Amino acid sequence: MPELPEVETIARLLRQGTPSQPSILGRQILGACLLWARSLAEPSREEFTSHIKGQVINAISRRGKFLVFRLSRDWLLVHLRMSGDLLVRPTGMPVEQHDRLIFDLEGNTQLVFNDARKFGRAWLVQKLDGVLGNLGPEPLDRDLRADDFYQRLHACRRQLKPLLLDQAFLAGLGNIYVDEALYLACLHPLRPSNQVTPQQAGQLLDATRTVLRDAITRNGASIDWVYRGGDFQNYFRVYQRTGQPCPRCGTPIARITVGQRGTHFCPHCQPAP
DNA sequence: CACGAGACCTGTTCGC
DNA sequence: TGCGAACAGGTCTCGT
Repeated sequence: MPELPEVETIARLLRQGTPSQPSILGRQILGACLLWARSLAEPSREEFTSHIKGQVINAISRRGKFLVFRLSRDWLLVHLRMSGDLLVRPTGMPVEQHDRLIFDLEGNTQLVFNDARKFGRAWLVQKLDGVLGNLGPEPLDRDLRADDFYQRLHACRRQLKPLLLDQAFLAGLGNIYVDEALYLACLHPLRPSNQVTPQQAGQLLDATRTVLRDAITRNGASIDWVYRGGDFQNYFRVYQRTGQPCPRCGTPIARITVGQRGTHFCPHCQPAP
């Protein structure tokens, strides 16, 4: 599920609460229950449960696709990978099918990490660098300038699609938003990154930001049974629109496989390299 | 260095 | 209706 806009939306909901669910900001963690051992990356189960007890959730933010919880002493990091979600529930509700990690908070509230495919992970660390240190820049960060972006594209010669999916190149993009950004920028997913002109690099950065901002405004994209809440899926231009007309020129959207990921593009607007 | 395949997992959808 | 195959928002590791 979650790419940058969905993780951003979840962070905001946890911070602000919703009409039906309270904010968890400022609450103390009374204890944690790990239901699937591999959902915890580090430290050990014993250290985790003993260290987290009593800490207060002082801030909630996002870095790339990671949720970042500033606790009294440590950092709690959560990566939702393909099917993870974070839910707030009243204490005493039955454990649900794919619950992997449950935090009991003060005020009869639980924070629940639910993850059908078990790919998601949580970390409790004292320093962020070990987990987040290899992430590239945030695409929405204004400090990332078009000429920097151009330089980064020309620092290697990789196909644009796998490069934009590489979290060390840019943090937060996933399969949906890479396809959508390349479409908006009229760039073919297989184009070598060092063949992009300065103008195209600027267009790609602008397109990426436009797609991400639109998706955040719509609370992200909900697909199938996994993530609910957003409606950006109704505004996809190419993703999962194979065979349907390109919104710009009417040419049927094509689907190829790149790095084992389904890749959608307009063969007319995004000419082959 | 760049790319592809396989692994980690479960659930849904599609074709026969 | 049943059943196997293909596919799914991500990332890591290994081999070439």
